[in-house]
Amino acid sequence: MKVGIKDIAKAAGVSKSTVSNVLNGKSNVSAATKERIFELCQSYNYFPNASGRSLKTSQSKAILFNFSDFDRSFYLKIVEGINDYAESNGYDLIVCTSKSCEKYMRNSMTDGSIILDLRMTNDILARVACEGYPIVVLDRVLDNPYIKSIVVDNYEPMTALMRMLVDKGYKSYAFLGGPESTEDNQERYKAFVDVLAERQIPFSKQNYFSGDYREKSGYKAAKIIMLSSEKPDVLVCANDNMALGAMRVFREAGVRVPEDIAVTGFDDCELARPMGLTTVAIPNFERGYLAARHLIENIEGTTNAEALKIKAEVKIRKTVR
Amino acid sequence: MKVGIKDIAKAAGVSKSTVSNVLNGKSNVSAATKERIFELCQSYNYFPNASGRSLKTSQSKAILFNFSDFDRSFYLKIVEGINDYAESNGYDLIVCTSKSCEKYMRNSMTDGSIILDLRMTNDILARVACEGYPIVVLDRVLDNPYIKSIVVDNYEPMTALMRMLVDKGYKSYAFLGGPESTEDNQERYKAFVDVLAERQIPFSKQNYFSGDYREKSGYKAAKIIMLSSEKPDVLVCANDNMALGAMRVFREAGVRVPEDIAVTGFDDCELARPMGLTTVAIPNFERGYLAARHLIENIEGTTNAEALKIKAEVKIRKTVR
DNA sequence: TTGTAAGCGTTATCAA
DNA sequence: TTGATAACGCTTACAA
Repeated sequence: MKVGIKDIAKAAGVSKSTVSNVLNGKSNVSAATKERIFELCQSYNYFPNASGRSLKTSQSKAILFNFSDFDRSFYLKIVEGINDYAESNGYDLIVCTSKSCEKYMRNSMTDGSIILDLRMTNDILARVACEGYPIVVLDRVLDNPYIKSIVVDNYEPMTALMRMLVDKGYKSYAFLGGPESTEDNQERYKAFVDVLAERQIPFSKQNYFSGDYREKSGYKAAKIIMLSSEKPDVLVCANDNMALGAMRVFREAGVRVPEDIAVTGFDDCELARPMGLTTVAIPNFERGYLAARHLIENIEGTTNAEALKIKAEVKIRKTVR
Repeated sequence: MKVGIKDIAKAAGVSKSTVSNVLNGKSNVSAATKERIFELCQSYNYFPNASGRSLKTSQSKAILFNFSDFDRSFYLKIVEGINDYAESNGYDLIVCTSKSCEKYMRNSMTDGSIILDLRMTNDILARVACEGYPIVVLDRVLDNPYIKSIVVDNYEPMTALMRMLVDKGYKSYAFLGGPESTEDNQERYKAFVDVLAERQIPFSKQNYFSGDYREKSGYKAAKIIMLSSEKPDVLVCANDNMALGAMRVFREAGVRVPEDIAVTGFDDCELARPMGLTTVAIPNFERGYLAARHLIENIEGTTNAEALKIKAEVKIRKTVR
């Protein structure tokens, strides 16, 4: 049978309040009863019920991280960063992959959330946040006084990467984009276009290919590139997965990288270094850590909703000469 | 202000029970009130409190997955498999990375758990399970009528891998082991030793190196191997991470793989295929899926605690000739 | 079809 | 130092 606080109280011959006080480390209990109660909890295998507790206290000492993109395994680094900060600050981390994690946000099941999944729409977030529930969003900027945005600066490193390519003398460029609605992709593409314009290198929309950030969509796009009469010198991809997909096509077709075509990515995923892919490294552990820090600060009283931009760094490897 | 069921009730001019009935899809409410209540919930931005609910009903329609090994990013595939089954069966998935996730197991915050983290000791699990809380453990076998174990069959594929190596004519073998307390490592090593004995190939304990499953420990072990006067023909590693660490040493030292030394791993992690590592593929998505299925079946009434062994498959790639 | 009232397991307030 | 009691937000008999 389930044992509750009242069973312990009865066994110890004291009231529920006393047991509660002991369990919560209050100082107004005699050493004798304190010890007796601890022993009873042990032998009864008693464990306080978190629902009951948070129903009463409206807090949980837990934060939530919401994501569902299993395609990008380097996201695990974000979880690690969040976990690191949370654990050392006395918060549990709960990761929720469901569409419907709204129910873990409200209800004081968690004290705040870090949101990555785009299925959590801005509307839902605004609705939850306006009740005073702290939220940090990653990879998008929300103009909401209750929600803190942490985004990666895509534009600056992509500009640096592109300038480097132009300086190396590459003349013709193709771009393999991700989902066009994402801010990430827009910024990366804008930097691409801007540098070409700045250096007066022509670019035709024919050399824009669109994917969905998955490896397969890079594979498909590269197949199409292979069909065209003249291949570009460089294929600039909006992320690593697609770049790796494209490289697979080139390898299969005997097209050498970087001799016949150079390839770049974005993310610095796990495979990027071993594959020698030139890319932009996003510090995932660090942004997880930072997200947790800001969230917990906001939970504990601060109010800071200023958007934060994280720097990323170009990694030059073997896929460009 | 926080709005609760009684606020909706008051606004609608009905009782809490009626609102509750509407929200839970009971059929005993008139269409008119039903609609009115739905509208009010919307406009009041009302969301039922899960703590209150599960306190009353002692169930949550959620399962928990507990792990904390961020070093093995292919574990994410397990999460994906669990999520897949859970989601299509109406359960939420909560992943908890804390030492202390016991509190999410008891309390009807979740209806059952899948446990991977070794910090969750057998004792704790037994204590929780004996209260009728369904548990599935991965990677260890517990002899407990309430706990279902799902493990990978390490012995059989490692035997196959070893026989293949012997058949190829390799003569001298070294083994790079993981933490010696883990069942995984023991089984893999036993298969290694057994095949050598079976084929009458001598093996000296001098060629056993011990690591901790991390890349770095493979790197260190290989450094030591490099110092010895005669290198083995093959380095059999208890997992991929260590094999990759060792390969890094060999590459840096100009030792060719597989010409000068062959290397094998275990896991088929993300890097294994692109690096051409010969290894054993563990079907992670599938075991996550299976774990979720058994767990949810047990939650919903079945009682099945028979240990389950999952097959793994040898993948021959370029790191052996 | 709707309402009343009890209770889930805690903690907080206040009085003893 | 301890205890009685109310309250947190919800569900569920049962009564109306």
